[in-house]
Amino acid sequence: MEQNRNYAPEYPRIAEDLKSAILKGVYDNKEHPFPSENALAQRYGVSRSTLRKALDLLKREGLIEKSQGRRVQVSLNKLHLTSWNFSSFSEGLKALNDEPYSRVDEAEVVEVNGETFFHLRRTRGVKRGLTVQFLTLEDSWVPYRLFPRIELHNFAEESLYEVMRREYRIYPCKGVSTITALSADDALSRDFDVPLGTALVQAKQAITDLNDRVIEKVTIIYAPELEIRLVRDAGH
Amino acid sequence: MEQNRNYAPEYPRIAEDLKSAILKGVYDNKEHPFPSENALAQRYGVSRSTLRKALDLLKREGLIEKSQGRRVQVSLNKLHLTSWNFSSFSEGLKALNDEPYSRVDEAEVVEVNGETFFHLRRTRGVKRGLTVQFLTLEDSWVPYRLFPRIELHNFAEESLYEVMRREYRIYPCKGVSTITALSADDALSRDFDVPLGTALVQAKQAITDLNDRVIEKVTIIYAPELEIRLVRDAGH
DNA sequence: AAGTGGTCTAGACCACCAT
DNA sequence: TGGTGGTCTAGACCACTTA
Repeated sequence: MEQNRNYAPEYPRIAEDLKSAILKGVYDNKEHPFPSENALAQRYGVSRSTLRKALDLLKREGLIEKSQGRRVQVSLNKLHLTSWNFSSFSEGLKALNDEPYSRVDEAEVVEVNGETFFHLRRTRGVKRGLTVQFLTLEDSWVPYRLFPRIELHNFAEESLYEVMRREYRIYPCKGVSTITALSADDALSRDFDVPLGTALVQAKQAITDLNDRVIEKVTIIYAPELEIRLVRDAGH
Repeated sequence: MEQNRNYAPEYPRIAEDLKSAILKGVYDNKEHPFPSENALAQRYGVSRSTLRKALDLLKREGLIEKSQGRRVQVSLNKLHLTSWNFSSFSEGLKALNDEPYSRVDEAEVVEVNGETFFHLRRTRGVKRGLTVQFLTLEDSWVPYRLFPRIELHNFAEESLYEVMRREYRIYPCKGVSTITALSADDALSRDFDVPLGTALVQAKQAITDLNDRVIEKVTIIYAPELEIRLVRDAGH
């Protein structure tokens, strides 16, 4: 039997392909159920083992659910945004068929304690018809020496991580986050359209790159509408 | 060729066995390097594929590190602790030199919509001298058909996951969490000793086992003192 | 060059689920 | 009962590391 040796492994490519189909809404668990493992193995011309490795990746991302005897279920039904990832905010929302909207509240180069930062504050949400529903408030501090002239980009349009990767070849890699809760103050209650004192989730993150350099310190406040879903594998 | 069909899968058992060896300090990456996959497959009398599934579990737990061409490295050096894991609450606190304390508020077998659950509610914290500081409130629903007679254990003393592993051979594997915030009501403000209306973090988690069966649905409310730290690596 | 882990195959049986 | 996913095998080639 011929083997397909490009020597990039096949299964991540298959996973990407299936992922994009899932995000496009090709499968609905009813009229268009997710295909069986055997069918997919045949479609992609690989063995069932290899196909299963691809499904494993999707399972870990929470895009599918498997259980013995039953068909694989796609799980995109709920409004879920794994905000715990490095895909851009916009990418996440596209999957939800919403139009992303970013309002830049502040974008300037400032010096703090002798170090220069690019300070970016954005209120982000989705456009629904004529109104905008705000979903997050993001306050980012980016070390300027790693990203000179980054202020020239318009981050109402572009993704921060995308620019970091494309223009500076610096790749977000790891994040340490601290989750706390806070009560909505006046400005937050206005932005998110919730009563004063509403409990909100706040995440402080330090994002590092492949070399463990801190490339962003960011505080994100989430609107109550936005459920934060974390998928994680067995840990320590 | 004979196959070992007990029909419990072999690989979690192998992983447990290797884990205990690693924790005992049998391997040191120098004089006693971790054995090769082929050697281990032979030792346990399984194919290399099966053995690799066992190693995958250890890798996800952070107990070993693999890279192509090199021997498997055991990695017990770092002690990192996130509250987002499957180690028991007690284990986590021991590392912090605090004495864990659990108050069982409810522990009974109940039927909901024709399905039977073991319902466990615990308030958990640490003893500091004479007083107890409560840190979490955990409300767990465990499917009784998977864990018959589980109510006979005293979960003020024992870890839920430890009992699941030891007595039922069911292994917590993945968790999907939804984070929200809520305002402290009367009971919460009393338990956590915070003002009424204080914003608190709440996590709803579905814990699944190796076969993606849901083995616990749990809601955890965290005291403000308890920072939730998440460490994540980029998936890409 | 030898040995390691990474990927892959073609087949098999089992346990579970829906019909 | 048929189909599904879960597990497993015995063998193969590849890419990387180490000696």
